[in-house]
Amino acid sequence: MARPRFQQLSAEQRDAILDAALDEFSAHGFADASINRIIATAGISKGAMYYYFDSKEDLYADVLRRQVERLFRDGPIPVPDASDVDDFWRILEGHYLRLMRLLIATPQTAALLRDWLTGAASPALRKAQREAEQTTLPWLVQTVVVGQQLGAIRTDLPPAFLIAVALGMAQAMDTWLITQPLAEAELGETVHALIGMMRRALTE
Amino acid sequence: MARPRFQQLSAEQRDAILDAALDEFSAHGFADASINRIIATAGISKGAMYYYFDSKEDLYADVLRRQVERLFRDGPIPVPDASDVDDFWRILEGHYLRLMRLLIATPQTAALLRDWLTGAASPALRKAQREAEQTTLPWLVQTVVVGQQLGAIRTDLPPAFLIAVALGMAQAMDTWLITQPLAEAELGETVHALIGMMRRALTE
DNA sequence: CGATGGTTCGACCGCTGGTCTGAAAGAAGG
DNA sequence: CCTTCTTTCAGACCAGCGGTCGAACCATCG
Repeated sequence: MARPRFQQLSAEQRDAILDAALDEFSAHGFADASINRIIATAGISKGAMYYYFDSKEDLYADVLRRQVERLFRDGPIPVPDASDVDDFWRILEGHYLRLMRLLIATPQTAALLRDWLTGAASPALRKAQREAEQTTLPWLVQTVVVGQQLGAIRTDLPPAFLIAVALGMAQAMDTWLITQPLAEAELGETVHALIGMMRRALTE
Repeated sequence: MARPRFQQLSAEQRDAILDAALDEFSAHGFADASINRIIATAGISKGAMYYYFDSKEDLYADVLRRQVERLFRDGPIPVPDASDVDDFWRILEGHYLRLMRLLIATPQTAALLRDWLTGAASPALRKAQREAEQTTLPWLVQTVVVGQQLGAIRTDLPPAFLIAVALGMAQAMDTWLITQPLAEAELGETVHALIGMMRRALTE
């Protein structure tokens, strides 16, 4: 996480750094991104950069966290407060579809998220993993718990395991969608199919 | 892929290089592996290494392909020739369990596979991706097709999509298993649970 | 004015993957 | 045995990487 001083920097400088970093990371991914290019674009020196961030991973984690938080802010995603099981899954599908549309509308964020998801397990990104989880995991867990209380989600397996499997399915669908030339209607269908598969898999 | 000359090298030299590379890649992953360390361990010069391999990725792809092929050789995995639907899934679960045990018995291979799976989508590993798919994809497609003919697997979605989702679920379970201190009995149970989820998700 | 302490700079470090020149080693032909 | 040609290798070298560090800058305070 960025050093506290970074918050005291002027908004223009902060944005210059974060914008340059987002450009670089979303264009090249973490591994192939270059700090030297970022500081050149941002117009700051190397010393300044490492005065505000501990490491390349630290910077990445900060940029990623901001994007994830933005996704949660732009599309306010409440935990489903459904009345019955069908409702629960319908609401979830709506949220999912909205999220996918948001990602299509902001390809830079999407690229960053994809780079993170495909490499999150690598030890170099554990910091980023932890920061991003802080935003997403509580929501995910709460959703599963609510689903379990409704009887929409099986209770014979730990929520964390169910979340892991569901995320794996979602990621698979996402990579699938990237490789496909997708029409708008197809997106809705694919999301519907995936949520249907999730529902079957996660139901007792 | 390794240059053809590599095959003409003496078995000892070949093994020295491949062993050193496997050690390095499985210990550090592709990104943090060092060609310099590999050649030092293998006792060859940099010129020799790049005389036999085009690049770091080329070497990685070759090592990975050999490990994947070994998995298919050690545990001969026939396409399920089940008589009914229950049989199909039972056989599949058996294969899956055997594969998991094989991976537990050969942690180096497991580490390499995990590194590949978590980073396969990154552009740097596309070569490795293609080589490994050549071994696994035909089997996967055939299995899905057989399952569809049996009525065990839904036919309203393209096999490639179903495979992607199933692999995503499997990978999720795998990462889940790594983080858990696992007893032998638990492995069987978890695999059973996962195959059950797959079955629900992939059934019409 | 001097001193202090938060900021910024860029030369520098060890290391990376990869290239390239030139020498050693073998093979083939005379 | 000598020459010629090709294959095999050694290692100096390159640009670029992430990261460090001492010096310089500059505002504030005494």
